[in-house]
Amino acid sequence: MIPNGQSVESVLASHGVKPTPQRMVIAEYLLNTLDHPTAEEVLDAVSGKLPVALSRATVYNTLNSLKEAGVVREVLAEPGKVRYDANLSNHHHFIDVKTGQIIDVPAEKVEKLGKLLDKKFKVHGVQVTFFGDLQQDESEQT
Amino acid sequence: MIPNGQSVESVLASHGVKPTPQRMVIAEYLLNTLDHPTAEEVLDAVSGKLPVALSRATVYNTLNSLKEAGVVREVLAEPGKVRYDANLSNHHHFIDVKTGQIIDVPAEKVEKLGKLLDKKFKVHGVQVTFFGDLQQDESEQT
DNA sequence: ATTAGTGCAAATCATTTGCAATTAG
DNA sequence: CTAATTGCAAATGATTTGCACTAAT
Repeated sequence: MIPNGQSVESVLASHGVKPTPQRMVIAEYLLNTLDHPTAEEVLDAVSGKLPVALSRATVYNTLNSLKEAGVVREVLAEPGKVRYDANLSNHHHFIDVKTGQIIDVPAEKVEKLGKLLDKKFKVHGVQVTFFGDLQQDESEQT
Repeated sequence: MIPNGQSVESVLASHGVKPTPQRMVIAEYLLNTLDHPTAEEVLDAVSGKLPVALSRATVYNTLNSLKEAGVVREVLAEPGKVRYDANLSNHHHFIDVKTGQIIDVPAEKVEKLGKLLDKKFKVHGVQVTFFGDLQQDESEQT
């Protein structure tokens, strides 16, 4: 989601991303949806919103640029495809196993991994993944 | 990891998986490693341990069977490939962003998402993913 | 003019599928 | 004999790459 009041252009600028027309429409789309679209879905959604054609390669290039710049995060929810999330607030995800729908869950809701979500979320499993740096040393494992 | 004392065969049996030679060597490998191998890595590791050839298709078939039967879990850590984890205890993962190394983190260690891991894990980000059923109703979102 | 960004098509990588051959009950 | 499993090769789907073209400093 786009920080209140900020323009798409200023979001890109503040992350050091040069605002080309293609990047603008892609970022605008991502910053204004609650969905977690794939590259293909981004392409479908924004092609036509631009006077010129928008190529698949550019969508992939742009998504990678936005990811590197920290404007979007990758979400690995299903095997074989990457989804993108421009919600920069601290949050997690709930995935409906039936439909594949992905719903943002604010970090505050994840205080205790017990009784944490709304009753409407029947949790079958939780997968917590930490990303970080491992200090190599001689002592034992986790 | 294989439950202490149990044979690979009994693990398969208790999950209703028919023990073919191919499945046996694959399951044995997965149940005895701390790694989180890809299908390709499984193939490399077990081919040669069988009198006959082991085809890629069979590795994929077997991994899917084991997953469906609940003998292994999928781990989505990097885009584009699936890793497999036969540690059936309640745990999460730490991924070293430099090397890609994936380390199991026991669930008890994830009590508070603040000061939770060994000092040697410098956490850059945490991705928590819930899988479950969403009760469809008329009220509002998370 | 130089460099970054784009578009297209071909290439690549992981995974799935079709189908014939093999194995087990 | 019948059904499940396997192997191979071809097909698919997502993503990347090579390279010529365009836009912007």
